[in-house]
Amino acid sequence: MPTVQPVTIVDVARRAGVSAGTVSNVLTGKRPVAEATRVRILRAIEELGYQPNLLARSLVNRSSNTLGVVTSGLEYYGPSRTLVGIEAQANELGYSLLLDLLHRPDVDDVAAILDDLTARRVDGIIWAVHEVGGNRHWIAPERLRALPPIVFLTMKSRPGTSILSTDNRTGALLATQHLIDLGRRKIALVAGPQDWWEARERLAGWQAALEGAALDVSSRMIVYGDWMPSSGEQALRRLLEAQPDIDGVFASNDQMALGVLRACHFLHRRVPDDIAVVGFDNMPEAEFLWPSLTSVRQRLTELGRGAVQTLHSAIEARGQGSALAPGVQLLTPELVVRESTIGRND
Amino acid sequence: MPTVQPVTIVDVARRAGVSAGTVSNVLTGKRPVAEATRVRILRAIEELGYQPNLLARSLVNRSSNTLGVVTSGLEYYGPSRTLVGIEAQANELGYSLLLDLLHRPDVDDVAAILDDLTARRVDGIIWAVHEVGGNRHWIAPERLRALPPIVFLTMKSRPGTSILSTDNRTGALLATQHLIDLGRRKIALVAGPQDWWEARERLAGWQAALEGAALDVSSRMIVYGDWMPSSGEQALRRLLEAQPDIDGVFASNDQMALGVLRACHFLHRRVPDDIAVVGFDNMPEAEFLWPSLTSVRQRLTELGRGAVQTLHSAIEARGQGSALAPGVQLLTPELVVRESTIGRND
DNA sequence: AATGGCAGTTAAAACGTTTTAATTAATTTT
DNA sequence: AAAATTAATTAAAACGTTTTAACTGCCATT
Repeated sequence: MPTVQPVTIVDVARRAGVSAGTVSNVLTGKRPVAEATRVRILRAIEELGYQPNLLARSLVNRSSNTLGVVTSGLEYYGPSRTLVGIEAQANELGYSLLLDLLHRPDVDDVAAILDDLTARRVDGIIWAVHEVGGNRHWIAPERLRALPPIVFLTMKSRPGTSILSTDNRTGALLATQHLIDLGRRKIALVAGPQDWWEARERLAGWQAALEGAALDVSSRMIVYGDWMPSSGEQALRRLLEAQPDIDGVFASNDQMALGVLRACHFLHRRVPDDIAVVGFDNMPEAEFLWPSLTSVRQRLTELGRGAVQTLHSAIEARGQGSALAPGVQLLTPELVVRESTIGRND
Repeated sequence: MPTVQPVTIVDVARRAGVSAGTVSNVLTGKRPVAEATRVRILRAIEELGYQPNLLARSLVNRSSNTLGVVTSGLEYYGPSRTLVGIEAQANELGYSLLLDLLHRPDVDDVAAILDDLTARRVDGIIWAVHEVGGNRHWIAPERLRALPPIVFLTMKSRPGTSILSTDNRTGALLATQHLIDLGRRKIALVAGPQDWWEARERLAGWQAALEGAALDVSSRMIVYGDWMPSSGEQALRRLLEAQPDIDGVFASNDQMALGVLRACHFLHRRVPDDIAVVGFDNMPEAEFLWPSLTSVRQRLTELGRGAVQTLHSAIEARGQGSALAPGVQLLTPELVVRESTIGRND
């Protein structure tokens, strides 16, 4: 059952009474071809149902029009949303996407993945793996220069690399300042794991805002969670035991904020009357909790799009023998105010 | 700046004092090669930092070891979780993944995507696009037979195709039966859009359970939502206006259940004392709402893995000239019982 | 002592494109 | 009318692999 379809460019050429090169010319449009023969060729293509073999084309072009995307945590909102942006932009620029997932970022074999990607001759790589833990496998610098252009998402700055990220510090500062502006004076932080760069940045933003208002930033006001809701719930219980008069909480992500709200419910603290709560990420559910959750919105799809754009420029640049100046691009997030800080407004 | 790495198999061959064919033999392991020369070749590979060009290999093998994945709604939990399963299984079987996203499933050009996938000579395709709307572009049957093997996820049965799906009907039946077992007698349904196959199946499951207990399944007990939380909230308000004595609700997904819980909160109906609520999907947040949400868990990663396994079998079968019998595989979901039906248990 | 088989190797032919350099035909310039 | 230019086309050489078929030696059969 040869469902395979062996119709090749020379089949088309033969039927159109022309050479393969000419067919290629109308396909790529790189060289002029007489109108009469062009229509003859197009008809032949149509009649035979010819489809070019991109593998062969890539082989001679030394370029596959493909980007490799390495990411992790796709089951969470942030990474998957970013991937959507990456895909959309890649599509618009004519790239296909080769997807690799790190299921356990601290353990998985990065080298093997990079090998496969280069073996498949991707034109560029987007590295969207969260920095987690200290013993995580990193791309060795000497390896880096043997790779195609690469852009890093949400990652600590490294010399010689291109990086895109949300400005986590400013986001946290916006959130905390909002609480201060509402008159809150004892504002606790539910922090993320400090081996994540994002977590450290958000802590720094919280701290900066409070220091600007001369409020308490001592370690009594901080509890560390693990990004998960349950840790947020526990965090608030611990905080309230030690500091019963806390009137504001900034949780470093929405999941932990969820836990905070849950704890408030069972501890009979009214939100926002007794305690105002702000999260970070603006996940889709934030709007529909009770009370709905004030949160910091990252422009995730723009982040993904920006990564592809930067990568595209780098690819073009290298194609012309030059290199693109590496650097850090920060996207400023915005605060979305809801019931958890200003109460019901209906 | 020629960062390109032109080291090819014949470079290796030359350095090892051997022909290209022999190098290929040690690479593929398909034919025996003397131990002495093997080590010589391996050393040459090492020293030159040779990396095989998979494009060239694919060209001659007529197989790219790549699967195309077409999906949509990646920003939601279900599709992204499924993708994780797909990727994991694909990886284990040695496939890479070419990812295509439909951003607007009812509008996007399916033909162009299929063209690109076949042009790139993928070995198989996983079609994980939700069936939505009637005027959505569908893969034309005559096109289907010119494509590589293809597996459909979460889609209505079609003759001659392989399909994997959660058994939505049974899941809905489990959920509703649970409410009945708890003694609830007026059990409403917040249904999904009826142009989705999943939505119709879940309605059928609800109906079957209630009919088994001789309870009211009239249209008064049904409100149709759009999967979003706000529609769930509105739905409950409408239901309670007409039927104030409703004591149980099955929402066709967790998002709408979220809206139902929110409405209950603001309408001062206690959950589960006054109204017991069950959702569908078991999204990560379900566990941490207040009350936590009883829900139906789909085995999403297994769904993804199963799709790849089925596809792999089909590819192997076609490689041997035979075809795999198409069919439908249903994965039975399970009920996760939480506070929204049985109350707080601490 | 011839035959056969086997293990290892290789030269050359694919795979399906694009590109280069050459060739032809048509058109313009002198 | 010859020469020079331009426009289309083509044959052949890439691109980097695998595979086929042929060719060695060498050893074991008879």
